[in-house]
Amino acid sequence: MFGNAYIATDCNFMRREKEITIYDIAKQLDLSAATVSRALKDHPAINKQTKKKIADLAHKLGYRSNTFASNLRKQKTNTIGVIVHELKSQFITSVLAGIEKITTEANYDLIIAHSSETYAKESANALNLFHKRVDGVIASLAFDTTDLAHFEPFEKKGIPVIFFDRVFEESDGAKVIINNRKAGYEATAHLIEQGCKRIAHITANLQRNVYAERLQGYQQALSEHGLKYNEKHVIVDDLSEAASILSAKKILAMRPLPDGIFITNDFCAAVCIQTLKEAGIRIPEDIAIVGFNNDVISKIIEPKLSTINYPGNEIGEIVARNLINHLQGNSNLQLTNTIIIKSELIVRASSLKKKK
Amino acid sequence: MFGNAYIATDCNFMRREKEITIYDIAKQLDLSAATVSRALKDHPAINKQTKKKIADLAHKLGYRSNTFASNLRKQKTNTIGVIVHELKSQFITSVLAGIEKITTEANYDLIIAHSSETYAKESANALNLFHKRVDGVIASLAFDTTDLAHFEPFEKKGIPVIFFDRVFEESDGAKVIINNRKAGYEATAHLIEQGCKRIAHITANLQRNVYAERLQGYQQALSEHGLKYNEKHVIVDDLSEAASILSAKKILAMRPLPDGIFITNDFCAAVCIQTLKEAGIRIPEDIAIVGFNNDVISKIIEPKLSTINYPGNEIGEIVARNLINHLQGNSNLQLTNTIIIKSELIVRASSLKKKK
DNA sequence: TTTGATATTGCAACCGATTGCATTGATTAT
DNA sequence: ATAATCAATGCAATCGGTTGCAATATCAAA
Repeated sequence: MFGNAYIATDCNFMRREKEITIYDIAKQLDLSAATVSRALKDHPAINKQTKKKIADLAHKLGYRSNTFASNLRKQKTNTIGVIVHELKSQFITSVLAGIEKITTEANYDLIIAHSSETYAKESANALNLFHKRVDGVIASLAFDTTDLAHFEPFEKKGIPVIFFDRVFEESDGAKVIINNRKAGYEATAHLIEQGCKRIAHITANLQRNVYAERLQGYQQALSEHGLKYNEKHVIVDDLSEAASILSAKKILAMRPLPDGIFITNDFCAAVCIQTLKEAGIRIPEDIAIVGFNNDVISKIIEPKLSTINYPGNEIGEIVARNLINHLQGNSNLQLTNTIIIKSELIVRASSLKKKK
Repeated sequence: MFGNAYIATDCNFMRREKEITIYDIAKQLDLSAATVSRALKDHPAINKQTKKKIADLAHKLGYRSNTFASNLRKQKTNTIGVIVHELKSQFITSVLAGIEKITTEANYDLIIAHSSETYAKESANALNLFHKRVDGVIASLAFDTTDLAHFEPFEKKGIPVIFFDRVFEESDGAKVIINNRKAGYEATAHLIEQGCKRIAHITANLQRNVYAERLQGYQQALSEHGLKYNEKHVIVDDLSEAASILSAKKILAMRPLPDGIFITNDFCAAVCIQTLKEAGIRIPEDIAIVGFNNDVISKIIEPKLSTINYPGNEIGEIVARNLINHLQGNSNLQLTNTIIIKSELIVRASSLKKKK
């Protein structure tokens, strides 16, 4: 048995075919490597029949282009780096799918790194991508990121960086976002329309623009409808399951009990609903709830969750398309733009106090 | 405004620093590039003080090693390709997290490709990874993959491929799996113990080992407990939301109604529970349900879902560690092994007919 | 002083594709 | 017939790091 296995491995090793290069092809066809290189890239100066011969032989020999030689010479990697705060999020995987679709079409590779919501890892990832010489970067910031120093090396080398979702308002880089303030406003206004008077808000680290702006929208809706803002109604957690349960318990401890909650994350909202229901609270009769993101979970939880539809796929596609346009020199100015994607409120059972 | 922006871009371009190479460092220190190269890799033959000088200057100049030149020369990419059937699955993202942890530690890069459950894309991804010259491959097969022809180029070149979860039983390659038959048996036996007599089974494409084996376990449990297997109790769908709703409707149309269902995917189970509840079925009183995977959703759905814990993280780590050991020559034989990971039944409310 | 061993460093040839600048031969215009 | 034009191909340098094999220097042993 062992002997056999060993011999098999050995044979395999011996049989390993030599890698075919353009020189091999050139020699066999009595051409120069330059011609082969051009032919394989469909260069206009090369004769069509020559191209055909070369393509055929290349295929027959199982030729595969050596990216490293090519990258080395061209000083380009055709690779885009993506830094996200978390992989285990339906929103993020949708964005990634959108990015992947576009970059694949444009023949770019992707390196995906995730920061697990920490500045340290985000920073390390950025450095790593820098060393890998990505041609461009797409990023969404971690909870506790307070500056963009780790992206400076890219700036210095003229490597474009586009942010999405979690961005830095002040920076003048390119961003793709939704109008979080408006979304927060709509979610809250909807609860008010449903008759809620004491609306709580569960959110995450307010250093992050997305949460800060949603809070602003929440506050604006309250004030425009003559309700006064109560700091104690705002709970900040980290969106984890444990934290969400704690948040729900805080809600339960409020006196008087809130009659509506705007929660900035569907998963967190689902856990809260569960916890509240276990405590005997009826949703939406006692407390109406609106979530955020339109994750699949919003349709599974009972009652189904009203939420803000935040189209991840679309965002990914737009971010990627923008970056690639820039890389290919089709656009210079777009990189200084802020692109705002539409989002909308989806009303489901969890917030419907007034039945038709 | 426009003028400004243009000038800024232009300046940026002009200011773009020249890339530092080992030759620059060598020249400044009056050494050879060879020495610099060795020093940066901590080669034992280089004097410690020389190393220090080189390291310091490299840091000061912002030197970054050129991976392409290095890969080109070394004929290695230090990159591992991963092919998965789907990204939007909690199980898969857990596996990826596990893989990433190990590969990052070992200083390998990752290229992640997903097939969206189609053979065509899986095949294209494999070819792509082959052209990218990954040093090794980790893969989980798509629904409709019926042969491993697309992995042959790797085999021919002696590039190791390890499969996990969705594998080909017959192939003699390396695999990391759980005992799906046993898991299916336990899930079904548990339902029987709870008093179920008419147990249905919702699963996916039976060409895939995981589903075929779970079905076997289901059948075995029935027969060992004196229940007879009824083909009509087995529903095959594609685990999508729409398909899951249809499956639930099929269950509702069965006469007599089943009193237990073993569903081979938690998301599908969640959707089914929802659909069944809407039809007035009580879970678990009328129908007890066991899912598979222990996704977060199993704790959100009401009632909480009994399920099989399938430890994604651990699987990812084991797969990656195996591959890397092999790549680094620490192990030859492990690649021909099948590694079986433990899985276990987690009992929650959805299957508990007998209250203690 | 000579020899051998050891510690450092350098030389130069790779790795494979790309591309500016010829070169060659054929065709067309004058 | 000759010059000019164009199509097709080749030459040779380049990208930056790696590594086998020398070369040199240093020191201790003989």
